[in-house]
Amino acid sequence: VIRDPRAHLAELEKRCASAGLPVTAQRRTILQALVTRHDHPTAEQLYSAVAERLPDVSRATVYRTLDTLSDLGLLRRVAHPGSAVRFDGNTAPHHHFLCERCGSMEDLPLDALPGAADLVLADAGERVAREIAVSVHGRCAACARAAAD
Amino acid sequence: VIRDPRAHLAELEKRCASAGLPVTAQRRTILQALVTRHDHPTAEQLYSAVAERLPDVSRATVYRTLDTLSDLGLLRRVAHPGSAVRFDGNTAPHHHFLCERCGSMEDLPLDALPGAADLVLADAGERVAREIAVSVHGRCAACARAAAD
DNA sequence: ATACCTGCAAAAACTTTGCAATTCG
DNA sequence: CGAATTGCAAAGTTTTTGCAGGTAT
Repeated sequence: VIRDPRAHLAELEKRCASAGLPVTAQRRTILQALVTRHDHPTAEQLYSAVAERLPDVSRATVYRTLDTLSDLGLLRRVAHPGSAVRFDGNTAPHHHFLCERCGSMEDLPLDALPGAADLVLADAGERVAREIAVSVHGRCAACARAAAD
Repeated sequence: VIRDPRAHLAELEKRCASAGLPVTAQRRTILQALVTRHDHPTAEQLYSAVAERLPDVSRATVYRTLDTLSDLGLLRRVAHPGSAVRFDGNTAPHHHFLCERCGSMEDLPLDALPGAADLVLADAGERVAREIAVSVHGRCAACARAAAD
């Protein structure tokens, strides 16, 4: 999976324009920091990455910007069993792999789980299902090697 | 889905004995508080529930006990996009429904998603897959009604 | 008896908010 | 120029840790 930050930055311009919001250096830098990585970083990890380019950026800006970009549909908060929220810059449909040992989270391409697209919620009752997410839990490559001793 | 707390408490006795750990009132009460509900409470919610029976219990004990019970395999931390960790007392295989509006999380029985049991991770590489979890995202019954205005 | 647990209090980690100064369009 | 954003500092949440005293086996 290769991601071109330029396409994401173009989307940022477009959606900010539609919403009447300014495109700031912080928004560009934070979005770029997120989409150029394939793990699912916490706000703190993004803060560290962004601080290398914008040394005066504050954590408050990182948190607020992540909310804004999420409202604009440019990124998503993802479910994680850990004690800090994780973010995903990949807005295309895909699955996740969660390592139970180190807590890391990786993207899985759609075709890694044949049949997942056919899942349908039977007997939804009054619930409205919008999306079905599949995540595989186990050991990531590094932790599988470590466990082999 | 009906759960008998007695069976869970018996498991607690057994696993503590195997591990050489004492069975305390706090461990019994916290486990019982969790397994008798079908939402996926935070540590704070469990603290409130437990405090009704053990008024002097501390949050630190709730956090530590949840870790211990998780190590014993009596409950699980579940993935949630919110900013506090959630716990699940249902250790049998099942799926989850996550409401995008109110953040609530409900159990779904296995047969709510026919085909989910057949999913297999293709091309796992060095990863070791242990379990495949499916979660449906959308609006819970209460929020679907609210949205209808 | 002894190893483990608990409560308390303090600290650490994570996230949000108010406000004055700045930046974008 | 005006509206929205940013950094700072402070406050609010959530989670962890050290330690003295208590409890289960």
